[in-house]
Amino acid sequence: MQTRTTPAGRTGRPRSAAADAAILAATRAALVELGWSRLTLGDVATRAGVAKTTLYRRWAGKNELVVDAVAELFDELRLPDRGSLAADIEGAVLQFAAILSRPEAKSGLMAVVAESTRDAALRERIRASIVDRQKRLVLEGRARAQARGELPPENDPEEAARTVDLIFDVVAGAVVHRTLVSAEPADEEWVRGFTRLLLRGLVDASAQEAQKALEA
Amino acid sequence: MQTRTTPAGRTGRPRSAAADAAILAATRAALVELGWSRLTLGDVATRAGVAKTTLYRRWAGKNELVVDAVAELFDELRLPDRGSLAADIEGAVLQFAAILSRPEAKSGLMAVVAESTRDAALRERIRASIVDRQKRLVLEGRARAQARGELPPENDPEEAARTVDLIFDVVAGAVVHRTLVSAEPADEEWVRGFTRLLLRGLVDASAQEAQKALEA
DNA sequence: GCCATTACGCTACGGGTCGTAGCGTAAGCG
DNA sequence: CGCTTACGCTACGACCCGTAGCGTAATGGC
Repeated sequence: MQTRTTPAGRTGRPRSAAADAAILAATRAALVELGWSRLTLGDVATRAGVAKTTLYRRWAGKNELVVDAVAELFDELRLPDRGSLAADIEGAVLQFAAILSRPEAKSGLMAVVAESTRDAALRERIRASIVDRQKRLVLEGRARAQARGELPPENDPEEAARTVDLIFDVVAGAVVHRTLVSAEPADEEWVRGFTRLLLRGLVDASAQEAQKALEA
Repeated sequence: MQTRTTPAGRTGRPRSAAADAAILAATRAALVELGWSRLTLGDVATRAGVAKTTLYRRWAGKNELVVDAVAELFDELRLPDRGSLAADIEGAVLQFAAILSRPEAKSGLMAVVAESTRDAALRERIRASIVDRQKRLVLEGRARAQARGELPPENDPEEAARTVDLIFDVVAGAVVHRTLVSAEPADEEWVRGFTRLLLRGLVDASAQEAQKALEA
């Protein structure tokens, strides 16, 4: 999220930072009420109390505007140390799920991702302002787990990068799919099951389930 | 995919099945060339050699049309028995990835999913024509693995259903995220790594990696 | 204070898409 | 041959798009 205030060493009237905030908030409100397809820039401008031309002076179009509006939702994403890899994963996933449960995130994020398949610049914008911040959590969690001895240190840095990418796609993809496609909440129970599967794998997790059932 | 020919016991001129096929094909072609947002129903009608009004007589709007057009891409989805759970998973994931690698699937599918967050009927349509067919593969694969003894039989049917849903979200979500968000191909190498993670889990998979590195 | 510069609000516009209505024609069934 | 339904075509008001033009507001430099 780049600051939009006028860069130093420039003459002329500075851009209103308040207008930016109002526009992005109005965009999220419009996403909630109308969804992606019915959202119009004219409507957003009216909601924000801003002229339509001001919108076009700052953003190239609907896609870029929505990316920035949704990106702000991910500002709160943190990774508090919960003591174990499993707890860290559960915490991060629950935070991600909480953001994704908001209607403005659901309708906005997926729509721009869909558009980004035909627009490399848009894809890069999404990566920089949203995706990379999520991926950083994976890196942080991995480092902590290695420090705790829960995961072995990486030998091949290239292989390690591939693994991080893989885990990221699995975690983020699973939460998104659960929330948007299956349209069911990624609540604590689900997250526990997911974390167990991620850590121990399908075979071991199933065996554990069978074991529990036998004991009962 | 429901047949759109006139149901038996009806009078009047029957709907042209050829027109349906032409319209859906034209929709996919338009998705490839224009993407979701720039796709217009008027353009699709022209491409299909059909009047615009005919389109509106059959589909309520852009969303429903694209769902049906994309759904046809999933007709080829099968699960040949490859002898082991790992091989079955790899085969199914590679098929799914091949479909998702098409531009018409990328831009179309995610867009309608985004729209479905605000439209329960559309979500149900997607579920019936696309999602359920994928989920059936998970059920089939699980049954085979149990028959082979690779997975324990399920005791609690409710728990089993939850597990199937979980695995489905993980598999489909990971492939979608890899293909659309990370914008990199889910090729054989990636699928192998993913399958290992899914089966053995993060801890075991990492230990194996470290082991391999030590041996080398 | 005055000027250059940039941002803002407002209005107006051509162009495109939407979704529908109306009407004549085509293709089935009894 | 009639009845019924689908189709093609045209036309339409409504909406949204993205931009141009102009007067005004808010800065910094002199």
